[in-house]
Amino acid sequence: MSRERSGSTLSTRAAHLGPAVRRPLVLDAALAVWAEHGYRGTTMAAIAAQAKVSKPVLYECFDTKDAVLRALLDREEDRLMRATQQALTVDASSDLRTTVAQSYEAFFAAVLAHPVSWRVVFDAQGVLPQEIDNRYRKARAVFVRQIAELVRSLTTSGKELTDAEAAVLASNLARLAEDNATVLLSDEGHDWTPATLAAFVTRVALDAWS
Amino acid sequence: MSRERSGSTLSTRAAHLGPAVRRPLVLDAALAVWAEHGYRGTTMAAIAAQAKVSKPVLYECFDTKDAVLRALLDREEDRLMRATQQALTVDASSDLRTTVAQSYEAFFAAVLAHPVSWRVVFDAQGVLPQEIDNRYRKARAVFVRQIAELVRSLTTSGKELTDAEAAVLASNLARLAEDNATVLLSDEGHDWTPATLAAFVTRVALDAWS
DNA sequence: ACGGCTTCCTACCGTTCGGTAGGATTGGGC
DNA sequence: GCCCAATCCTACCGAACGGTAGGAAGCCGT
Repeated sequence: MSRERSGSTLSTRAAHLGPAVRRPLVLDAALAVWAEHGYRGTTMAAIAAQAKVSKPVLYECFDTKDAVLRALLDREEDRLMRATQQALTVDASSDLRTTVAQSYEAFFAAVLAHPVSWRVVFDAQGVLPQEIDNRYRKARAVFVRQIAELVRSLTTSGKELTDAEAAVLASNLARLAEDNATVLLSDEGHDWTPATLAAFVTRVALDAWS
Repeated sequence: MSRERSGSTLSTRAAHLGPAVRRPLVLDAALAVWAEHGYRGTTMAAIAAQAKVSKPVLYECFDTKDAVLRALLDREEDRLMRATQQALTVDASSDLRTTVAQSYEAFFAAVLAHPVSWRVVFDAQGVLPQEIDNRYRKARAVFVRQIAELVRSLTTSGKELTDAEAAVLASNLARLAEDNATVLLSDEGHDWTPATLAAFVTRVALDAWS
Protein backbone atom coordinates (compact mmCIF):
# COMPACT_ATOMS: atom_id res chain seq x y z
CA MET A 1 0.00 0.00 0.00
CA SER A 2 2.99 2.31 0.32
CA ARG A 3 3.05 3.56 -3.21
CA GLU A 4 5.67 6.27 -3.09
CA ARG A 5 5.38 9.20 -5.50
CA SER A 6 2.36 7.56 -7.03
CA GLY A 7 1.73 10.38 -9.44
CA SER A 8 1.55 13.66 -7.64
CA THR A 9 3.95 16.49 -7.02
CA LEU A 10 7.40 16.30 -8.52
CA SER A 11 10.20 17.82 -6.44
CA THR A 12 12.32 19.22 -9.24
CA ARG A 13 11.49 20.15 -12.77
CA ALA A 14 12.74 17.97 -15.62
CA ALA A 15 15.01 19.27 -18.34
CA HIS A 16 13.69 20.42 -21.71
CA LEU A 17 14.54 17.40 -23.79
CA GLY A 18 11.58 16.96 -26.08
CA PRO A 19 9.82 13.74 -27.11
CA ALA A 20 12.47 12.40 -29.48
CA VAL A 21 15.26 12.54 -26.93
CA ARG A 22 13.14 11.44 -24.00
CA ARG A 23 11.53 8.45 -25.67
CA PRO A 24 14.34 5.98 -24.94
CA LEU A 25 14.55 7.28 -21.38
CA VAL A 26 10.88 6.53 -20.96
CA LEU A 27 11.47 2.99 -22.16
CA ASP A 28 14.31 2.61 -19.68
CA ALA A 29 11.97 3.74 -16.95
CA ALA A 30 9.25 1.35 -18.07
CA LEU A 31 11.74 -1.52 -18.08
CA ALA A 32 12.90 -0.68 -14.57
CA VAL A 33 9.35 -0.48 -13.27
CA TRP A 34 8.41 -3.76 -14.91
CA ALA A 35 11.50 -5.44 -13.49
CA GLU A 36 10.66 -4.30 -9.98
CA HIS A 37 6.87 -4.42 -9.84
CA GLY A 38 5.91 -6.81 -12.63
CA TYR A 39 3.38 -6.20 -15.35
CA ARG A 40 0.57 -5.19 -13.02
CA GLY A 41 2.69 -2.55 -11.37
CA THR A 42 3.64 -1.01 -14.68
CA THR A 43 1.17 1.87 -14.70
CA MET A 44 1.62 5.12 -16.54
CA ALA A 45 1.93 6.96 -13.24
CA ALA A 46 4.67 4.59 -12.08
CA ILE A 47 6.58 4.93 -15.34
CA ALA A 48 6.31 8.70 -15.13
CA ALA A 49 7.56 8.71 -11.56
CA GLN A 50 10.48 6.45 -12.45
CA ALA A 51 11.38 8.73 -15.36
CA LYS A 52 11.08 11.74 -13.01
CA VAL A 53 8.57 13.29 -15.33
CA SER A 54 4.86 14.04 -15.25
CA LYS A 55 2.27 11.98 -17.03
CA PRO A 56 1.51 14.45 -19.85
CA VAL A 57 5.17 14.29 -20.83
CA LEU A 58 4.76 10.54 -21.21
CA TYR A 59 1.84 11.12 -23.51
CA GLU A 60 3.95 13.47 -25.61
CA CYS A 61 6.31 10.57 -26.20
CA PHE A 62 3.72 7.82 -26.72
CA ASP A 63 0.07 8.23 -27.62
CA THR A 64 -1.17 5.43 -25.40
CA LYS A 65 -0.03 2.92 -22.83
CA ASP A 66 -0.15 0.10 -25.35
CA ALA A 67 2.25 2.08 -27.52
CA VAL A 68 4.72 2.27 -24.64
CA LEU A 69 4.49 -1.45 -24.01
CA ARG A 70 4.82 -2.31 -27.67
CA ALA A 71 7.88 -0.12 -28.08
CA LEU A 72 9.38 -1.65 -24.96
CA LEU A 73 8.78 -5.21 -26.14
CA ASP A 74 10.18 -4.33 -29.56
CA ARG A 75 13.36 -3.04 -28.05
CA GLU A 76 13.96 -5.82 -25.53
CA GLU A 77 13.00 -8.56 -27.94
CA ASP A 78 15.42 -7.15 -30.45
CA ARG A 79 18.12 -7.08 -27.80
CA LEU A 80 17.62 -10.78 -27.03
CA MET A 81 17.27 -11.79 -30.65
CA ARG A 82 20.46 -10.12 -31.75
CA ALA A 83 22.28 -12.05 -29.04
CA THR A 84 20.95 -15.42 -30.17
CA GLN A 85 20.29 -15.03 -33.85
CA GLN A 86 23.76 -15.81 -35.07
CA ALA A 87 23.60 -19.13 -33.29
CA LEU A 88 20.33 -19.94 -35.03
CA THR A 89 21.81 -19.46 -38.46
CA VAL A 90 22.01 -22.75 -40.28
CA ASP A 91 25.57 -23.92 -40.46
CA ALA A 92 25.58 -26.56 -43.13
CA SER A 93 28.86 -27.97 -41.96
CA SER A 94 27.63 -29.10 -38.55
CA ASP A 95 25.00 -31.64 -37.64
CA LEU A 96 21.67 -31.07 -35.98
CA ARG A 97 22.73 -32.04 -32.50
CA THR A 98 25.66 -29.67 -32.43
CA THR A 99 23.59 -26.85 -33.85
CA VAL A 100 20.84 -27.29 -31.30
CA ALA A 101 23.30 -27.48 -28.43
CA GLN A 102 25.03 -24.32 -29.58
CA SER A 103 21.75 -22.51 -30.05
CA TYR A 104 20.59 -23.40 -26.57
CA GLU A 105 23.86 -22.29 -25.10
CA ALA A 106 23.74 -18.96 -26.92
CA PHE A 107 20.17 -18.43 -25.82
CA PHE A 108 20.88 -19.22 -22.19
CA ALA A 109 23.92 -16.95 -22.24
CA ALA A 110 21.79 -14.15 -23.66
CA VAL A 111 19.17 -14.66 -20.97
CA LEU A 112 21.84 -14.50 -18.27
CA ALA A 113 23.26 -11.37 -19.87
CA HIS A 114 19.89 -9.60 -20.09
CA PRO A 115 17.68 -11.18 -17.44
CA VAL A 116 15.32 -8.23 -17.27
CA SER A 117 14.74 -8.20 -21.02
CA TRP A 118 14.03 -11.88 -20.79
CA ARG A 119 11.43 -11.45 -18.08
CA VAL A 120 9.69 -8.69 -19.96
CA VAL A 121 9.59 -10.43 -23.29
CA PHE A 122 8.87 -14.02 -22.38
CA ASP A 123 8.03 -14.55 -18.77
CA ALA A 124 4.46 -13.84 -17.81
CA GLN A 125 5.44 -12.37 -14.50
CA GLY A 126 3.25 -10.42 -12.18
CA VAL A 127 0.23 -10.49 -14.44
CA LEU A 128 -1.91 -12.40 -12.00
CA PRO A 129 -2.75 -11.30 -8.48
CA GLN A 130 -0.06 -12.54 -6.19
CA GLU A 131 -2.15 -15.00 -4.27
CA ILE A 132 -3.36 -16.69 -7.43
CA ASP A 133 0.12 -16.70 -8.87
CA ASN A 134 1.61 -18.26 -5.75
CA ARG A 135 -1.08 -20.88 -5.84
CA TYR A 136 -0.24 -21.75 -9.41
CA ARG A 137 3.47 -22.01 -8.74
CA LYS A 138 2.93 -24.14 -5.68
CA ALA A 139 0.61 -26.53 -7.48
CA ARG A 140 3.06 -26.87 -10.32
CA ALA A 141 5.94 -27.46 -7.91
CA VAL A 142 4.08 -30.35 -6.31
CA PHE A 143 3.35 -31.81 -9.72
CA VAL A 144 6.96 -31.50 -10.84
CA ARG A 145 8.30 -33.01 -7.64
CA GLN A 146 6.02 -35.97 -8.13
CA ILE A 147 7.35 -36.45 -11.63
CA ALA A 148 10.94 -36.15 -10.44
CA GLU A 149 10.30 -38.84 -7.87
CA LEU A 150 8.84 -41.07 -10.53
CA VAL A 151 11.72 -40.49 -12.91
CA ARG A 152 14.32 -41.28 -10.29
CA SER A 153 12.57 -44.41 -9.18
CA LEU A 154 12.41 -45.69 -12.73
CA THR A 155 15.73 -44.75 -14.26
CA THR A 156 17.82 -47.77 -14.98
CA SER A 157 20.92 -48.00 -12.86
CA GLY A 158 24.04 -46.95 -14.69
CA LYS A 159 22.30 -43.87 -16.01
CA GLU A 160 21.63 -42.24 -12.68
CA LEU A 161 20.68 -38.60 -12.52
CA THR A 162 21.81 -36.02 -10.03
CA ASP A 163 19.17 -34.20 -8.02
CA ALA A 164 19.57 -31.10 -10.16
CA GLU A 165 19.25 -33.09 -13.36
CA ALA A 166 16.17 -34.93 -12.18
CA ALA A 167 14.57 -31.64 -11.17
CA VAL A 168 15.24 -30.05 -14.56
CA LEU A 169 14.10 -33.12 -16.42
CA ALA A 170 10.88 -33.25 -14.43
CA SER A 171 10.23 -29.58 -15.04
CA ASN A 172 10.85 -30.13 -18.73
CA LEU A 173 8.52 -33.09 -18.89
CA ALA A 174 5.79 -31.04 -17.25
CA ARG A 175 6.38 -28.12 -19.58
CA LEU A 176 6.22 -30.41 -22.58
CA ALA A 177 2.90 -31.69 -21.32
CA GLU A 178 1.57 -28.14 -21.11
CA ASP A 179 2.93 -27.12 -24.49
CA ASN A 180 1.56 -30.14 -26.27
CA ALA A 181 -1.79 -29.81 -24.55
CA THR A 182 -1.94 -26.35 -26.08
CA VAL A 183 -1.06 -27.82 -29.46
CA LEU A 184 -3.77 -30.39 -29.06
CA LEU A 185 -6.39 -27.74 -28.37
CA SER A 186 -5.20 -25.30 -31.01
CA ASP A 187 -6.68 -24.97 -34.47
CA GLU A 188 -3.77 -26.80 -36.04
CA GLY A 189 -3.95 -29.64 -33.58
CA HIS A 190 -6.69 -31.69 -35.13
CA ASP A 191 -4.31 -34.17 -36.69
CA TRP A 192 -3.23 -35.34 -33.27
CA THR A 193 -4.84 -37.66 -30.80
CA PRO A 194 -3.75 -38.12 -27.19
CA ALA A 195 -2.14 -41.40 -28.18
CA THR A 196 -0.14 -40.19 -31.17
CA LEU A 197 0.93 -37.02 -29.43
CA ALA A 198 1.96 -38.90 -26.30
CA ALA A 199 4.04 -41.29 -28.36
CA PHE A 200 5.73 -38.45 -30.17
CA VAL A 201 6.55 -36.35 -27.13
CA THR A 202 7.85 -39.41 -25.32
CA ARG A 203 10.17 -39.98 -28.20
CA VAL A 204 11.27 -36.36 -27.99
CA ALA A 205 11.79 -36.29 -24.30
CA LEU A 206 12.96 -39.63 -23.19
CA ASP A 207 14.98 -41.64 -25.63
CA ALA A 208 18.10 -40.70 -23.76
CA TRP A 209 16.93 -42.67 -20.73
CA SER A 210 14.94 -45.48 -22.18
CA MET B 1 -17.38 -2.43 -25.45
CA SER B 2 -20.82 -3.97 -25.54
CA ARG B 3 -20.82 -5.34 -22.06
CA GLU B 4 -24.29 -6.74 -21.75
CA ARG B 5 -25.89 -6.76 -18.32
CA SER B 6 -22.73 -5.33 -16.85
CA GLY B 7 -24.15 -5.14 -13.39
CA SER B 8 -27.37 -3.24 -13.43
CA THR B 9 -30.99 -4.27 -13.44
CA LEU B 10 -31.83 -7.95 -13.42
CA SER B 11 -34.93 -8.91 -15.37
CA THR B 12 -36.22 -11.67 -13.09
CA ARG B 13 -35.58 -12.45 -9.52
CA ALA B 14 -33.43 -15.44 -8.60
CA ALA B 15 -34.68 -18.32 -6.50
CA HIS B 16 -34.09 -18.54 -2.77
CA LEU B 17 -31.26 -21.02 -2.70
CA GLY B 18 -28.94 -19.74 -0.03
CA PRO B 19 -25.14 -19.56 -0.10
CA ALA B 20 -24.42 -23.26 0.38
CA VAL B 21 -26.53 -24.36 -2.55
CA ARG B 22 -25.56 -21.46 -4.78
CA ARG B 23 -21.82 -21.70 -4.27
CA PRO B 24 -21.19 -24.37 -6.95
CA LEU B 25 -23.46 -22.50 -9.36
CA VAL B 26 -21.34 -19.41 -8.84
CA LEU B 27 -18.24 -21.42 -9.69
CA ASP B 28 -19.93 -22.72 -12.83
CA ALA B 29 -20.69 -19.15 -13.81
CA ALA B 30 -17.12 -18.04 -13.11
CA LEU B 31 -15.80 -20.88 -15.23
CA ALA B 32 -18.06 -19.97 -18.11
CA VAL B 33 -17.08 -16.31 -17.96
CA TRP B 34 -13.39 -17.16 -17.80
CA ALA B 35 -13.74 -19.51 -20.76
CA GLU B 36 -15.41 -16.84 -22.85
CA HIS B 37 -13.68 -13.64 -21.78
CA GLY B 38 -10.39 -14.81 -20.28
CA TYR B 39 -9.01 -13.82 -16.95
CA ARG B 40 -9.31 -10.09 -17.48
CA GLY B 41 -12.98 -10.37 -18.30
CA THR B 42 -13.70 -12.35 -15.17
CA THR B 43 -15.03 -9.54 -13.01
CA MET B 44 -17.42 -9.92 -10.14
CA ALA B 45 -20.11 -8.12 -12.12
CA ALA B 46 -19.65 -10.49 -15.06
CA ILE B 47 -19.79 -13.55 -12.83
CA ALA B 48 -22.92 -12.21 -11.17
CA ALA B 49 -24.54 -11.57 -14.54
CA GLN B 50 -23.66 -15.05 -15.78
CA ALA B 51 -25.10 -16.57 -12.61
CA LYS B 52 -28.21 -14.40 -13.07
CA VAL B 53 -27.72 -13.01 -9.62
CA SER B 54 -26.76 -9.67 -8.14
CA LYS B 55 -23.33 -8.89 -6.77
CA PRO B 56 -24.25 -8.93 -3.07
CA VAL B 57 -25.42 -12.52 -3.52
CA LEU B 58 -21.96 -13.34 -4.81
CA TYR B 59 -20.47 -11.84 -1.70
CA GLU B 60 -22.76 -13.99 0.42
CA CYS B 61 -21.15 -17.03 -1.18
CA PHE B 62 -17.54 -15.83 -1.17
CA ASP B 63 -16.01 -13.09 0.96
CA THR B 64 -13.78 -11.75 -1.78
CA LYS B 65 -12.93 -12.12 -5.43
CA ASP B 66 -9.74 -13.99 -4.64
CA ALA B 67 -11.82 -16.49 -2.69
CA VAL B 68 -13.94 -17.13 -5.78
CA LEU B 69 -10.90 -17.64 -7.96
CA ARG B 70 -9.20 -19.87 -5.44
CA ALA B 71 -12.27 -22.05 -5.08
CA LEU B 72 -12.59 -22.24 -8.85
CA LEU B 73 -8.97 -23.24 -9.32
CA ASP B 74 -9.28 -25.80 -6.55
CA ARG B 75 -12.23 -27.41 -8.23
CA GLU B 76 -10.91 -27.44 -11.79
CA GLU B 77 -7.45 -28.51 -10.75
CA ASP B 78 -8.94 -31.36 -8.81
CA ARG B 79 -10.98 -32.35 -11.83
CA LEU B 80 -7.89 -32.56 -14.03
CA MET B 81 -5.77 -34.24 -11.39
CA ARG B 82 -8.26 -36.98 -10.73
CA ALA B 83 -8.26 -37.75 -14.43
CA THR B 84 -4.47 -38.07 -14.65
CA GLN B 85 -3.38 -39.12 -11.20
CA GLN B 86 -3.89 -42.81 -11.67
CA ALA B 87 -1.55 -42.74 -14.63
CA LEU B 88 1.10 -41.01 -12.55
CA THR B 89 1.09 -43.76 -9.95
CA VAL B 90 4.32 -45.65 -10.04
CA ASP B 91 3.77 -49.04 -11.56
CA ALA B 92 6.84 -51.04 -10.61
CA SER B 93 6.19 -53.62 -13.26
CA SER B 94 6.62 -51.27 -16.21
CA ASP B 95 9.63 -49.31 -17.36
CA LEU B 96 10.11 -45.57 -17.42
CA ARG B 97 9.37 -45.10 -21.07
CA THR B 98 6.07 -46.89 -20.93
CA THR B 99 5.06 -45.07 -17.79
CA VAL B 100 5.85 -41.66 -19.25
CA ALA B 101 4.03 -42.41 -22.46
CA GLN B 102 0.97 -43.58 -20.57
CA SER B 103 1.06 -40.55 -18.31
CA TYR B 104 1.23 -38.18 -21.23
CA GLU B 105 -1.61 -39.94 -22.93
CA ALA B 106 -3.77 -39.81 -19.84
CA PHE B 107 -2.98 -36.15 -19.39
CA PHE B 108 -3.78 -35.24 -22.99
CA ALA B 109 -7.00 -37.21 -22.83
CA ALA B 110 -7.97 -35.35 -19.68
CA VAL B 111 -7.22 -32.02 -21.33
CA LEU B 112 -9.36 -32.93 -24.29
CA ALA B 113 -12.15 -34.06 -21.97
CA HIS B 114 -12.05 -30.85 -19.90
CA PRO B 115 -10.57 -28.16 -22.15
CA VAL B 116 -12.05 -25.32 -20.16
CA SER B 117 -10.67 -26.59 -16.88
CA TRP B 118 -7.33 -26.89 -18.56
CA ARG B 119 -7.37 -23.31 -19.75
CA VAL B 120 -8.33 -21.98 -16.36
CA VAL B 121 -5.79 -23.94 -14.40
CA PHE B 122 -2.74 -23.85 -16.62
CA ASP B 123 -3.05 -21.56 -19.55
CA ALA B 124 -2.39 -17.91 -18.83
CA GLN B 125 -5.05 -16.75 -21.22
CA GLY B 126 -6.44 -13.30 -21.52
CA VAL B 127 -4.32 -11.81 -18.78
CA LEU B 128 -2.53 -9.38 -21.05
CA PRO B 129 -4.20 -6.74 -23.17
CA GLN B 130 -5.10 -8.28 -26.48
CA GLU B 131 -2.73 -6.29 -28.59
CA ILE B 132 0.23 -7.21 -26.44
CA ASP B 133 -0.86 -10.82 -26.32
CA ASN B 134 -1.19 -11.04 -30.10
CA ARG B 135 2.25 -9.52 -30.43
CA TYR B 136 3.71 -12.12 -28.13
CA ARG B 137 2.08 -15.01 -29.96
CA LYS B 138 3.16 -13.71 -33.33
CA ALA B 139 6.76 -13.26 -32.23
CA ARG B 140 6.84 -16.74 -30.82
CA ALA B 141 5.31 -18.18 -33.99
CA VAL B 142 8.07 -16.64 -36.09
CA PHE B 143 10.68 -18.02 -33.74
CA VAL B 144 9.16 -21.49 -33.78
CA ARG B 145 8.86 -21.52 -37.56
CA GLN B 146 12.50 -20.63 -37.84
CA ILE B 147 13.40 -23.53 -35.59
CA ALA B 148 11.19 -25.91 -37.55
CA GLU B 149 12.94 -24.88 -40.74
CA LEU B 150 16.29 -25.51 -39.14
CA VAL B 151 15.27 -28.88 -37.81
CA ARG B 152 13.96 -30.07 -41.15
CA SER B 153 17.02 -28.91 -43.00
CA LEU B 154 19.27 -30.78 -40.61
CA THR B 155 17.50 -34.04 -39.97
CA THR B 156 19.35 -36.95 -41.42
CA SER B 157 17.53 -38.58 -44.25
CA GLY B 158 15.85 -41.79 -43.24
CA LYS B 159 14.40 -40.13 -40.14
CA GLU B 160 12.29 -37.56 -41.92
CA LEU B 161 9.61 -35.73 -40.04
CA THR B 162 6.15 -34.83 -41.22
CA ASP B 163 5.15 -31.18 -41.20
CA ALA B 164 3.04 -31.69 -38.12
CA GLU B 165 5.84 -33.46 -36.31
CA ALA B 166 8.39 -30.82 -37.17
CA ALA B 167 6.04 -28.11 -35.94
CA VAL B 168 5.45 -29.85 -32.65
CA LEU B 169 9.12 -30.60 -32.19
CA ALA B 170 10.03 -26.98 -32.88
CA SER B 171 7.42 -25.75 -30.45
CA ASN B 172 8.76 -28.15 -27.86
CA LEU B 173 12.34 -27.06 -28.38
CA ALA B 174 11.32 -23.44 -27.92
CA ARG B 175 9.33 -24.26 -24.81
CA LEU B 176 12.27 -26.15 -23.37
CA ALA B 177 14.41 -23.09 -23.96
CA GLU B 178 11.96 -20.94 -22.06
CA ASP B 179 11.54 -23.39 -19.23
CA ASN B 180 15.25 -23.87 -18.75
CA ALA B 181 15.91 -20.17 -18.95
CA THR B 182 13.54 -19.83 -16.02
CA VAL B 183 15.43 -22.56 -14.20
CA LEU B 184 18.68 -20.77 -14.89
CA LEU B 185 17.40 -17.52 -13.39
CA SER B 186 15.62 -19.11 -10.45
CA ASP B 187 17.06 -19.43 -7.00
CA GLU B 188 17.81 -23.10 -7.46
CA GLY B 189 19.51 -22.55 -10.78
CA HIS B 190 22.94 -21.52 -9.57
CA ASP B 191 24.45 -24.93 -10.20
CA TRP B 192 23.89 -24.53 -13.90
CA THR B 193 25.82 -22.65 -16.54
CA PRO B 194 24.60 -21.99 -20.07
CA ALA B 195 26.93 -24.69 -21.31
CA THR B 196 25.96 -27.45 -18.89
CA LEU B 197 22.28 -26.68 -19.17
CA ALA B 198 22.44 -26.58 -22.96
CA ALA B 199 24.17 -29.93 -23.04
CA PHE B 200 21.59 -31.45 -20.73
CA VAL B 201 18.52 -30.13 -22.51
CA THR B 202 19.96 -31.20 -25.84
CA ARG B 203 20.30 -34.68 -24.47
CA VAL B 204 16.72 -34.50 -23.27
CA ALA B 205 15.28 -33.20 -26.44
CA LEU B 206 17.21 -34.59 -29.28
CA ASP B 207 18.75 -37.97 -28.81
CA ALA B 208 16.01 -39.49 -30.85
CA TRP B 209 17.19 -37.62 -33.94
CA SER B 210 20.91 -37.34 -33.48
C1' DA C 1 -53.23 -14.62 7.56
C1' DC C 2 -49.41 -12.79 9.66
C1' DG C 3 -44.92 -12.20 11.82
C1' DG C 4 -40.23 -12.90 11.39
C1' DC C 5 -36.19 -14.62 9.31
C1' DT C 6 -33.73 -15.52 5.25
C1' DT C 7 -32.45 -14.31 0.77
C1' DC C 8 -32.11 -11.17 -2.88
C1' DC C 9 -31.86 -6.55 -5.42
C1' DT C 10 -31.07 -1.52 -6.52
C1' DA C 11 -28.11 2.03 -5.85
C1' DC C 12 -24.25 3.60 -4.14
C1' DC C 13 -19.06 4.46 -2.36
C1' DG C 14 -13.92 4.64 -2.71
C1' DT C 15 -10.03 3.59 -5.30
C1' DT C 16 -7.24 2.98 -9.24
C1' DC C 17 -5.93 3.97 -13.64
C1' DG C 18 -5.72 5.72 -18.48
C1' DG C 19 -5.96 9.98 -20.41
C1' DT C 20 -6.49 15.39 -20.87
C1' DA C 21 -7.17 20.69 -20.14
C1' DG C 22 -4.96 24.69 -19.31
C1' DG C 23 -1.69 27.35 -17.17
C1' DA C 24 3.42 27.99 -15.66
C1' DT C 25 8.40 27.73 -16.95
C1' DT C 26 12.28 27.51 -19.76
C1' DG C 27 15.48 28.85 -23.31
C1' DG C 28 16.91 30.35 -27.90
C1' DG C 29 16.74 34.08 -31.49
C1' DC C 30 16.79 38.94 -32.05
C1' DG D 1 16.23 42.53 -22.34
C1' DC D 2 12.23 40.61 -24.62
C1' DC D 3 9.33 37.68 -27.03
C1' DC D 4 7.62 33.35 -28.63
C1' DA D 5 7.58 28.60 -29.30
C1' DA D 6 8.60 24.41 -27.25
C1' DT D 7 8.33 21.92 -23.13
C1' DC D 8 6.77 20.67 -18.66
C1' DC D 9 3.60 20.50 -14.47
C1' DT D 10 -0.63 20.62 -11.39
C1' DA D 11 -5.05 19.31 -11.21
C1' DC D 12 -8.60 17.23 -12.98
C1' DC D 13 -12.17 13.83 -15.64
C1' DG D 14 -14.55 9.50 -16.63
C1' DA D 15 -14.67 4.62 -16.72
C1' DA D 16 -14.03 0.23 -14.54
C1' DC D 17 -13.97 -2.49 -10.69
C1' DG D 18 -14.14 -4.44 -5.87
C1' DG D 19 -17.04 -4.07 -2.25
C1' DT D 20 -21.28 -2.44 0.78
C1' DA D 21 -25.68 -0.16 2.83
C1' DG D 22 -30.28 -0.45 3.25
C1' DG D 23 -34.55 -1.74 1.81
C1' DA D 24 -37.89 -5.08 -0.90
C1' DA D 25 -39.51 -9.73 -1.78
C1' DG D 26 -40.08 -14.45 -0.78
C1' DC D 27 -40.66 -18.55 2.44
C1' DC D 28 -42.07 -20.94 6.60
C1' DG D 29 -44.10 -21.88 11.03
C1' DT D 30 -47.89 -20.77 13.67
